[in-house]
Amino acid sequence: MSGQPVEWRTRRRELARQQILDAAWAVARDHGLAGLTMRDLGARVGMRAQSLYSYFPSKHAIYDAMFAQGNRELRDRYVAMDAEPDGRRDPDARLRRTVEIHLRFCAEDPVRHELLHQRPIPGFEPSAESYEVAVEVLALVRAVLHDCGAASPRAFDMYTALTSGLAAQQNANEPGGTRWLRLADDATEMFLQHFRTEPGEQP
Amino acid sequence: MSGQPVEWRTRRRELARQQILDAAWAVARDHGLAGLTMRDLGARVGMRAQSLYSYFPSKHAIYDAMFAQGNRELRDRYVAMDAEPDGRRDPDARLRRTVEIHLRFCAEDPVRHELLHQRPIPGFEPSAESYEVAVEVLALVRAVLHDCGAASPRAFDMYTALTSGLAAQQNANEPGGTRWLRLADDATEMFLQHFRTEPGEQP
DNA sequence: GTCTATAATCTGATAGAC
DNA sequence: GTCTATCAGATTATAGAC
Repeated sequence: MSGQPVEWRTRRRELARQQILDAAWAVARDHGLAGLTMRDLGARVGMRAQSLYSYFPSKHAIYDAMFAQGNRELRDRYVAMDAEPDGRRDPDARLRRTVEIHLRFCAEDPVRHELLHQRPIPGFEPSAESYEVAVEVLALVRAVLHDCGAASPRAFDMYTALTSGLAAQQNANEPGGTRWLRLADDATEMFLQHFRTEPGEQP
Repeated sequence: MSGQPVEWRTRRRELARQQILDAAWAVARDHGLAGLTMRDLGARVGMRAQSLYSYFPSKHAIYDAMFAQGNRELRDRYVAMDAEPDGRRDPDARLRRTVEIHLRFCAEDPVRHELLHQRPIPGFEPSAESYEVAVEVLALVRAVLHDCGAASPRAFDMYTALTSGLAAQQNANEPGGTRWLRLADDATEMFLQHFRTEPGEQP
C-alpha cells in the first residue's frame, strides 16, 4: 500500500520548503529584505508563524536558503550561456554576454541582488555550504576573463567593482530602468582595452 | 546680567545636538546603521532615550542630520582640494585626486558610505534640504569630469558606477584594507582613455 | 530639559495539546 | 505538522511630574 512512504514524506516536505522560500522572496520584495517577518511569511503561505519552524530552524536559515538559491540561479544562467543557440562565441563576445547576464540578474530582482552581493542583514552570515555556490560563480567569471586575456587579480577586482557598481547604481537610483544597464557593452569595451594583456606582454 | 540669553540657549542647544550626532555615528559604527536605537544613543550621551526627543523630533530626523553632515563633509573636502599646497593641477591630476578623496572618504567610514550612497534604512528619505548638499557634491564632480573632456551623461554615469563600485567592494569584502582602493589611479586612467572626447570629435 | 511611567506594537522563538 | 498560548524582549514615541 505504501510503496516508499519515507520518500513521499521527504518530497512533500521539500515541496513545502520550496513554497515557503517562494513566499519569502515575495514578502521581501514587498517589505524589504530586513522587513521579512515570520508572521508575514506564515500568512503568505497560509500558516501561523510558529508552524514555519517545522521547516526551518530559524529565520536566518531561511535567509541562508534564499542566499543559496539565488546563487544557484545565477550559476545556472552562466552555465546555460554556453549552450545558447548562437553557439560558440569569441572570448570578447562571451564576456559581453556574461556582463549582460549578470546585470540583468541583479536588476530584475533588487532584493536578491541586495542579499547576494551586499551585506544587508546584520548578524547574517551565509553557511559554508551556501557560500560555496557563490565561490563557484566567481570561478566561472574568472575563467571568462582569463579567456579574454584579462587574467590578473587586479583585472578581476576591477571587473567585480565595475559590474557591481553598475548594478547597484541602477537599483538604488532608478530601479526598473536601464540608465546604467545600457552602459554594459561600453563598460566591457573600456575594461578590455585597458586590462587585456597582449600575447608576450608583461602583465 | 544676561547679555544675550536667547543666543546662549540656542548655542548650547546646538552644541548638544552636535554631541548627540557624534554619539549617533559611534553607535552606528558599533551596531550597524539600522541597529542604531534611541536607547543606546541616549546611554552614550548620558541621557534617557526619551530625553533625546527634546533635540530631535524623531529617529528619522537624526538619520537626516547625519546624512546632511556626511555630505557637507565630503563637499568640504572637494572644495579644500583646490586649495591644497601643491597648487594648480592639470585636469587629469585633478580627477585622480577627486577619485582618491572620494574613495578614502567612503572607506574610512563604511557606515557613512552606507547612509550616503546606498539606501539602507527602509522608510528613510532625506529631506529636500539635506538632499541639496548631495546634489552639490555631484555638481562638483561633474565639473571636474567636464574639465577632463568627459562631459557626456554616459561618462558621468559610468564614473559614479565605477567609483561607488570600488568603494562598495572594498567595504563589503575587505573593510579597512586597500585591495580595491589601490585600483583608483588605474580606474581613472581606464575611464579617461575611453571617455575623453578629443577636441572636434563628436561626443 | 530631564526624568518616570507607560502606551502600543512588534519581534523571534518555545511548550505542549491535538 | 499545525495549532493555541505565551514568553521575554525589543522598539519608537507620548504624557506629565519636577
